[in-house]
Amino acid sequence: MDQPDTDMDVDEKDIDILKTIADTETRSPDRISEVTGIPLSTVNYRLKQLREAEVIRNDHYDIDLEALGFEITFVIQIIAGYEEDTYEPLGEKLADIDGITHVYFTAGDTDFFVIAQLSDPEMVEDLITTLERLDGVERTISTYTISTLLDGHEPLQQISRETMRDRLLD
Amino acid sequence: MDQPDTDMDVDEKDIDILKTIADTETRSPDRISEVTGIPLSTVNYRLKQLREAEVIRNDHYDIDLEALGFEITFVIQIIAGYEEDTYEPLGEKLADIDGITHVYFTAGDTDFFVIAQLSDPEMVEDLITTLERLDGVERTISTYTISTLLDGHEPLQQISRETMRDRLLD
DNA sequence: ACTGAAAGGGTCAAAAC
DNA sequence: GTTTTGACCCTTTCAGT
Repeated sequence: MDQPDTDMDVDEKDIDILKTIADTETRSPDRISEVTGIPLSTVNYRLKQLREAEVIRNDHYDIDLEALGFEITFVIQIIAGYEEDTYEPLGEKLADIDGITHVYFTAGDTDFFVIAQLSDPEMVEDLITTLERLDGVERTISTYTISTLLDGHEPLQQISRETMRDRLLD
Repeated sequence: MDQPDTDMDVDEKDIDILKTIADTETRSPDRISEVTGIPLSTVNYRLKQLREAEVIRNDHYDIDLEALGFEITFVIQIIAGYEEDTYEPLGEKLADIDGITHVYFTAGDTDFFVIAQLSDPEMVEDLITTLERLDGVERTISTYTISTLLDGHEPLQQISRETMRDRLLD
C-alpha cells in the first residue's frame, strides 16, 4: 500500500468532518455542513486538503461481494519457506489471486494472513490448490468463517471521536 | 453483516459496469458509459438496480486510516471460553472496540480473527489489555503486521471478469 | 431497455475577509 | 487560512417510447 510521506495534520474541524462522513455514511458536502455547522465552503476546502493528503483516497461505490454472490469467506494463514527475498514477490503473487481481498505480511510463525471471498466450494478448492502450488509456500492453514461481524468497509466508524482527538491532535 | 434475502441476478452488462467501477475507480455514470459503450441511461438504470439489491451499498469516500496516522496493523486471534451463547455477544463487543476494523467469527481452534489499526504502542497496549479482560475471552494471539499488501478497499478489483462470468452467470 | 428534458447538487475559481 | 459568491457541469429522476 502506498502511503504519503508524512501524516496529515488534522484539527477539530477535520475530525468533525471525517466522523460525520463515517457516521452518517454520506459524502454530500451539503449534509456534512448541515450536521457539523461548518460552512459549506470550508467543508469543501477541508475535503480538498484531505484528498491531497490522501486520507481520502477516492470517492467510490461500496461494493458488497457477499450480496453479489461471493458468500464464502476464508481466513488463510501462509507459512513460507526460508529464503529472504521470496517474501515480497510472494506477497504480490498472493494479492493477484482471484478472490483474495486482503494480504497482510506479518511477523511471527505465520508469514502471511490472507482473507478471501469465494462463491462456491469449487472456487474454494481452486484457491487452496493454487496456494499450495505457489513457489515459496510451505504450508497453509485455512479457516472457514461462520459469519463476518465487521468487514472494514467504513473504517472510521470504528474509531471514536475521543480516540481521534487523543491520538491525532497536537 | 446484513445481507439481502436473495442474491442479485446479474448479466454481462452488470458485470461490465461493476468491473469498470472497480478497475477505473470511478463512480461517474458518464465514464462508465464511455468505457463500456453502454448508453448512459442504461448505466443509470442498472446502477439503481444494483443499489436496490444492495450490491452497491453506498457511495462514499475511501478513507485511509494509515494516512490519517493509524499506521500499526495487528491480526489478532481470539480463543473464547466454552459456553455456546457467548459467541454472538462477544463478537458484537469486539466490533465495538476502538481501532478494530474487521471481525470474523470462525470455525476451528481460533474463534475470532480480528484486524485492528492503531496509532501508537500505547494504543496497542490498551487494546490487548481490553481484549484480555473481556468476558469469555480465554486467550489471544496478537500478530504484528509488517506491511499490508492489500487492504480490501476495492474488493471487485480482486475478482477477474472471467471469474465473475463463470461464477455469476446463469 | 432506452430517450430527453428538467431540477438539484457538486465543483471550481476568483475574490473578500 | 477561511469564507462567500456565482457560474458551470454532471448526476438523478421521471414521463414517455
